Amino acid sequence: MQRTQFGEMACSIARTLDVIGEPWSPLILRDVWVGLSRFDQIQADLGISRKVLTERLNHLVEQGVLERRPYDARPRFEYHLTDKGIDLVEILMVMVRWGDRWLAGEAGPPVLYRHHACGQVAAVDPRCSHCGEPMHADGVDLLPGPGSAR
Amino acid sequence: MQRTQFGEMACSIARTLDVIGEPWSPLILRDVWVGLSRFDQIQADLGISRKVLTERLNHLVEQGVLERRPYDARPRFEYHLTDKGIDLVEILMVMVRWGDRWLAGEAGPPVLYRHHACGQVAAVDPRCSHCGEPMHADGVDLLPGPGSAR
DNA sequence: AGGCGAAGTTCCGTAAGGGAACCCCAGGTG
DNA sequence: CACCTGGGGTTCCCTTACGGAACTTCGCCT
Repeated sequence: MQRTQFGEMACSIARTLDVIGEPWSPLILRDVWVGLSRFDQIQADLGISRKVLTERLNHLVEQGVLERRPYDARPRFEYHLTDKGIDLVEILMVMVRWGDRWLAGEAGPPVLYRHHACGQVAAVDPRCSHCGEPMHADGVDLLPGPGSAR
Repeated sequence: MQRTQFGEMACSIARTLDVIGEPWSPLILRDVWVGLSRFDQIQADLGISRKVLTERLNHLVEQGVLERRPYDARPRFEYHLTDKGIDLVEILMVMVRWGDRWLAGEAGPPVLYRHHACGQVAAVDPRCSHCGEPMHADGVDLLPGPGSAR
């Protein structure tokens, strides 16, 4: 599709989309996150075409968010999140929060998240890394940063 | 492409992707967020094809994250975030945080965010809505929720 | 020796993206 | 009044990517 590459833009959103923006990628990461680590498990869970799953897994491994770990003498692999990938899950959790809030409807959220640290079922709450207060769309100003020239 | 619809899955990530998962959609929302609200502004900024921009804007309006606001006697429109859309920006901010951390490289982040409440340049920090401690991928257990049956 | 199972790979038909040209229409200009 | 202009799309064609199913590979198991 000669799909435009976003990575060249001086924008961290665009660059992030170059890593996980293709169709299925976030769902593949979700599966790996919750413990589905093998090709056929993920394929069966998502109903994704095997060809596309191969492409996505390769890309995610290349980008360093997944690692391929052999689990047999034969060439059999499990996929696991790297540190870079574990950090990505925060994006998924914020997506969950939004979907739970705006799309779950009467039935309520399909999955609940219990926070180890406090033992409570909770959602993720984006806060300012400096003052700890909630940080929302209309609560920030944008300034050019050091990497703005390119 | 008879592309698979994710929305039927009992998963808030999949449902969220049905709203903003198509190529370009997050970047369109970013543009609207930072104040580019007219068709030609967005088209020029992103270099997106006019056809796809039309489709994406229609979809985002249908999904209730953008609203079309006339600004002239002629049929001229500005696009603005609804409350549902303002809430979505938190997803973008977490993407920015990840991109800044893992993809910005030597040059540093292209854009800085100053938090109104405290006046400091800061990033968004995902915390537990219950106890306020950081909430990371390996710090949560998943439980079936009320909307799990479908 | 034959079968199996995981992980890909190949092939084809269809649908989505890219790009450029075209259309519509209300105001402004001469 | 005729014409131009500029925003916001729409249409057309071409290329590419997805979906689905069949096929391949290669060790292990019996």
